[in-house]
Amino acid sequence: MKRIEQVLTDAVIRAGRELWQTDLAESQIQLQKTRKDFTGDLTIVVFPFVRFAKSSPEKAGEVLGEYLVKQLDEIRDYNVIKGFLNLVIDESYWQAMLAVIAKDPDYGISQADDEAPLVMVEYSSPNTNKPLHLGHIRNNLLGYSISRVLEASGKKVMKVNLVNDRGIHICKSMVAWLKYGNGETPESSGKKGDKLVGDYYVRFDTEYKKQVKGMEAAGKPRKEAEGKAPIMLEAREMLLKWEADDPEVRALWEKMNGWVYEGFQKTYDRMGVSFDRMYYESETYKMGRDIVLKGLKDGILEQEEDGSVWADLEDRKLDRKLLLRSDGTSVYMTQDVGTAQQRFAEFPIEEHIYVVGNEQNYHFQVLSVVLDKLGYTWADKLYHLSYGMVELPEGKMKSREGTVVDADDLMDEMISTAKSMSDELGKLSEYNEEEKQNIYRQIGLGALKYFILKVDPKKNMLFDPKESIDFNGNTGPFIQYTYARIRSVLRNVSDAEVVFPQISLNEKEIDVIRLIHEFPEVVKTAADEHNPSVIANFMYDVAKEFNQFYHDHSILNADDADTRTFRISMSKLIGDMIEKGMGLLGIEVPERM
RNA sequence: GGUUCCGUAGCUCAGCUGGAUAGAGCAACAGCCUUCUAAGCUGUAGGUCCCAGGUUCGAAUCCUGGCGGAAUCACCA
Repeated sequence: MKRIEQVLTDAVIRAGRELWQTDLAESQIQLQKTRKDFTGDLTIVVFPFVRFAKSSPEKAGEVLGEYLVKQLDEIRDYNVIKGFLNLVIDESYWQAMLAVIAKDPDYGISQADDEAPLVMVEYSSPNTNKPLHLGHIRNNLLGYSISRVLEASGKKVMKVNLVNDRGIHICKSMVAWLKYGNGETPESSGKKGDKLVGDYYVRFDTEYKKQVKGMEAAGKPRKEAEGKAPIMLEAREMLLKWEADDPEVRALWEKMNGWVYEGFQKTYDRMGVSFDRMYYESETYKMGRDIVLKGLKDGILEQEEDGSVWADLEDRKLDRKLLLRSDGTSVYMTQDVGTAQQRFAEFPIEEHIYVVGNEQNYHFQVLSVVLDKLGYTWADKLYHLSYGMVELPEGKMKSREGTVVDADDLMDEMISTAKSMSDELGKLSEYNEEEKQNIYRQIGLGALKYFILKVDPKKNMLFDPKESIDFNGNTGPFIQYTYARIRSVLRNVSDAEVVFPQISLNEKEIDVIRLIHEFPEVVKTAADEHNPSVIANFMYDVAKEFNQFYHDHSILNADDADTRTFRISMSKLIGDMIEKGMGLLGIEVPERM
């Protein structure tokens, strides 16, 4: 069935020819939703037509409105206010559309077929020396959600995680554990693996500072103290041994990373995110070197006297960028060049999305340019999904000041808040303990996820730990609650067949139906813009609108049987849509709450 | 200093591919539960859309210049 927007656009183009002898381009036809305080469903902006119509906007609107009402069964009425032509859509269109939607369980969602293009989404990409925190939560939720959204727009999606499992930071945890750990393990201490390793990272830092201070007190200049503190020398030595494949160091490294992965996995599982493939920097950090050397040979890159290799990007309004150190080793950029090349060679990737914070905007800008210079035609297929920081009222999170909001703790807190609110309301008495726990979890995480995802990714956002995340108003639980209400109504009807009898629709019903109609467009916009917040804000509108309808009109006690059937079907559709939409955000919806 | 991003109600955020009188939630105040779940609904109050120019029939939206904030500009990752 053709969407009304398309029908109208086509008709206006015909009108342009017949009324004004003008060929209108689709882009000249501005269709928008009619504002609430005016009569109508869709509005055409007439101003662009006045020069063809050679009449006032009002006159042109009248002429066009009359034409459309006469030509299209879908348009019942029109009114013109200033240069705006407001069109009232005939109920027959809504009825027919609902009938089509009712038969399509995938409404709004496009399934990928074999031909569908592949999108690779890299996200999370944690370091293995510290537990996950609030910043990672935003990354993980965005990465997971955008993957779901892209799938829903008909793409094949591969979610990947590139774990930073090597480097001096890991060695610091290892040194501290050897020195002060007394063989402590997650089992012996009861600590989550990532937390345990993180604790030793902190311990290293404390010892290091102590040593630097001591050396400064003994008269050493600060720089020297920082560079020569014994514990730091140990960490550097450990890194060298690691690179030399020292078996003892490697064994310890594997053991401690193993603890971290176990801990991370628990956090990922709880958060509800997953990956199709893991990459590890220990396996990729040398990649890209050959590519760079070839670029050098081809005269695209240049070499300094000390042997270091550089890309000169000044013609692209960027700096010179180092690609190989003077000792011939790779840097971060080199590795990303290498991994990208490997991935594009291995998979038919149409787009590669990197979900990484905006502090790396420059890095990804350079990455694309370097790849382009090196002649890779897919260089423009990289997309940096750059997101802003999560700030606390006092500014950035700082581990030194203990203001880091731990991911596990935050989830715990959200769930326990959900529990106390639920228990107070006491609506879950029919459920056993396990079922209750599951609902607390759904609500607590729903609140957290929605809170994060409703904000435009590129903006910095504020999180105030003192004012816990809301459960009322524009929140996840509000939307979940709307769903639970719908399910509650539907539990009262046994014959769940979704049909739409011909009834005369009231205003609230039309408001709700319009949103049902909009859903596929919203999913498409979110996918095109790589922006889950589009879905989040839409789901809120849907819940808000449905709640108004629910408040004003009884579903089960409607005036007549047809109206009752219609409203039950409409509620079912809205419930399904909420479930799908929230699913795209990675948020579950409870049957009761 | 260069580059990028942000600046909308007391607070948190929508709206930004130019369109009508700029919208929600929270907080405040006033109402609505013998009727499908009140985590809901209704109302009141709250605005120099950072400032100044420009483009346009029309600017929160586009352009230029300021101001304020953030990020970044390593032989770190």
